[in-house]
Amino acid sequence: MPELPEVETVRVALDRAMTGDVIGAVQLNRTGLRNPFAPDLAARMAGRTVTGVGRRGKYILVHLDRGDVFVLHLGMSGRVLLVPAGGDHADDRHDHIDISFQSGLRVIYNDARRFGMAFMLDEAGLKSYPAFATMGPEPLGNAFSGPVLAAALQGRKTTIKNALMDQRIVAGLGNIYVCEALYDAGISPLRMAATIRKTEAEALSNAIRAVLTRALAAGGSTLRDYRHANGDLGYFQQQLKVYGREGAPCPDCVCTVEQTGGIRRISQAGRSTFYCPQRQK
DNA sequence: CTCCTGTCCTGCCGGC
DNA sequence: TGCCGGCAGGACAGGA
Repeated sequence: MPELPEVETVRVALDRAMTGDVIGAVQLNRTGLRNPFAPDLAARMAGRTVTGVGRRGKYILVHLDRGDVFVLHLGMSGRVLLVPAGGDHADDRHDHIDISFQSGLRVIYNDARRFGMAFMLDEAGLKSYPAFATMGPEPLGNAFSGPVLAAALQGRKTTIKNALMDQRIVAGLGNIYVCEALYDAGISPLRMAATIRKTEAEALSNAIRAVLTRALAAGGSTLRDYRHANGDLGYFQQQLKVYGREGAPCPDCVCTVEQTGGIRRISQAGRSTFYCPQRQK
């Protein structure tokens, strides 16, 4: 799925396109995604004005009038297509939600694997929804820092890789940016989280911010199944240093492929981890 | 509690 | 070329 930079890119596009517009009809093309749609989902959205589009972690929050929030999570393969008034759109079998606005804008949620989520919450529900109630700080916000990260890692009986994938430690990271941040910080993904020293947590928090900021500037990274809300591809994947580069030379250190076999790929918690065993200790 | 494994679903890529 | 196994950026349930 899209991680924080990709989700943020979609959020910005949606905010620009939808804010101030009024939802007309909402067409649901199936009974649900990861979870069944609430029976009143479409009816509850119709006629509402979008007051702004926010984000928490990897969740997009479409704020509506009267305090309701339409929550959208892109899962692994979710895309949002914006079809301007009068624009064409060829139907796709994976178009699951089709929102028409009074302006003529259409916002289509397309998700081949259907791991995404779409549901409504009110203000109270937003606070109590489990994923939000336990979610860690936004890595690009003021609440995130080396000391905050160090504290969150204390007592964790898992590897730093798995800890950073945990949205309760820090919000918005996924497999790609965890691998990249650990590489930039020179920390092995195999290290136990609780052994990360303060100086390392500082370096790691800085690396997380830096890589997310660079990806955001590039408009979000893209693998084969992600597109921007506006249909443009992102290019940050060309800047990835370790993710998906098994066997390639480590770009930032003097080790050679002959010595180390290049960037290594291992499996942690059922997911691929890419790292340089020479540079990351 | 915390941690780990398996699972949801389709598409795509590489190997044979 | 065609088929098939493996793998994919996430989240969560359920079991240890």
